[in-house]
Amino acid sequence: MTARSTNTGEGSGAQDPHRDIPEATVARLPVYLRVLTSLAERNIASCSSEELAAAAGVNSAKLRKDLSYLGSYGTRGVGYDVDYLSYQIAREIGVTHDWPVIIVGIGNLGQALANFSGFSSRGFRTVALLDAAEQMQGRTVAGLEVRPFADLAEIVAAEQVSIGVISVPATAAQDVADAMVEAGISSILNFAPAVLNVPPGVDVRKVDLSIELQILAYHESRKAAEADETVDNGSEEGITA
Amino acid sequence: MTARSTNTGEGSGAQDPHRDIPEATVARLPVYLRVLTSLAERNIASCSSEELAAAAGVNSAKLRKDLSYLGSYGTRGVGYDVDYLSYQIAREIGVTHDWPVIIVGIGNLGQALANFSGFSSRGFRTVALLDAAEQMQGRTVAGLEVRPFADLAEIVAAEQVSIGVISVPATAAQDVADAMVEAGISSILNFAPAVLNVPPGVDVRKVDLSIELQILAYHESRKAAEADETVDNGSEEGITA
DNA sequence: CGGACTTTGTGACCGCGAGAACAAACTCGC
DNA sequence: GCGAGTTTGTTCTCGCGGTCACAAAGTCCG
Repeated sequence: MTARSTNTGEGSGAQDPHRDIPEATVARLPVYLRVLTSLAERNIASCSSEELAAAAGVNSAKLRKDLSYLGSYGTRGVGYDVDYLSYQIAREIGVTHDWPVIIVGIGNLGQALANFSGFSSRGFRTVALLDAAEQMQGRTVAGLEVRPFADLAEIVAAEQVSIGVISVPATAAQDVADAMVEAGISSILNFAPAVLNVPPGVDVRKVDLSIELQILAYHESRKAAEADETVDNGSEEGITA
Repeated sequence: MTARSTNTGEGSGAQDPHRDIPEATVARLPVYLRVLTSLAERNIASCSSEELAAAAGVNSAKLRKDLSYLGSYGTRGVGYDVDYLSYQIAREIGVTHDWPVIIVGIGNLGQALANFSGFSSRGFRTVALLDAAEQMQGRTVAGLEVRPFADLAEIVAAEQVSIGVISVPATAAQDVADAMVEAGISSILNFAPAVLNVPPGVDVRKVDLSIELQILAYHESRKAAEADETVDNGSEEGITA
């Protein structure tokens, strides 16, 4: 409802806190940011919504509407300035400064995450790796020493950590989440195949590999079934070559 | 994605519900299946929609509606039979038989995926690991020999693979996807931070770690800003929480 | 300097999905 | 056999999100 538009004065001090950016838009902003970064690396100074949209894999109207939630940062008849728009998106997401992150559970996946460059780049800095298993402690992964899980609260307080990553087995996930919340973490990225229960005010996002595969399997099954039917009765909603 | 239009099945009604299960429901079915499996392991024979919904972290009405797309597999006044419902969901998703899967890109993440038990359990079998780097080839990861990327087409044909996992750097992702499609793969799970372009009929799901973190960062920023405002002027919007 | 062209920003419309409420149907106790 | 209690399956409504189409606003060229 354009409650935010109200055309406040622009200028650098415009805090105008863009109160409500739709979740769907928030999920796409990082994609736009990545595309813009890629363009900047190729020394492309400006681009149109059409080009951006194609590179991001979305509809151009959707992209323009998404960007319009941040403000009017384009120039009609010209397009968007790559650097300027990059900065505006980064500022809106909050990745102009670094976020300290801890990873709990340094198994195969945890080690991969610790080493993942995309994690440390773009505004995130892994400050600690934790694991409950004694044989992991003291080992060095991705240049960081693995510390005991019991140090969680201390580290979170010392480093002002607000984002935690869970890559422990499913059975331990809820306990880890509880401890994280207790320690003051308010955003959790959960790789364990378990449903986490957290108090209001804490955000949880889950990445579940086997669920993703099962969704693909469902569509594969349907494709196969459809192909069978097509073979059976010849022509039904065909490809219309 | 892949909007399957032209809903022709209007008459059959209750029977043959295979036609159109909403995407949002499809994404939740694996969660229900996991909960049901957990219940079965604890020798619980039946449960109500309320219990299931609580364990899955969803609304009970939503759960019942989701299940109703599969058919009427519950008993009013009683609930759902755990084993029966498990089988029905598994059948609908298509994980009653195993799906062969290949993983391309055996770096840190690829190795973690190959070792991930949740991958191999529940209807998926990793049949091959591929990597273009020569120093990887011949090595054994998770009990499988790493084979050259050039063998892709041969393996896909021999093993009837229809699902492929991409865990290569972003710059190589599109080439790998193209080769996969060429080889006959029609479902791709992409871990590379890149937008994939595939022909219609091919499903792509992406798992992007840095995007997930950025979404969390956005919400963290907003929480911080809100807290600041609350400190500043004490009472603005009636959040009152 | 003005008109044609380009591209953004947004209003209108539509379909999907979430949630509440209720009728249907099954079991259990007497 | 029947009524009470329970739980499913479904209907209705509402809001979010996606797409189209167009006016606004800028550039460029003659």
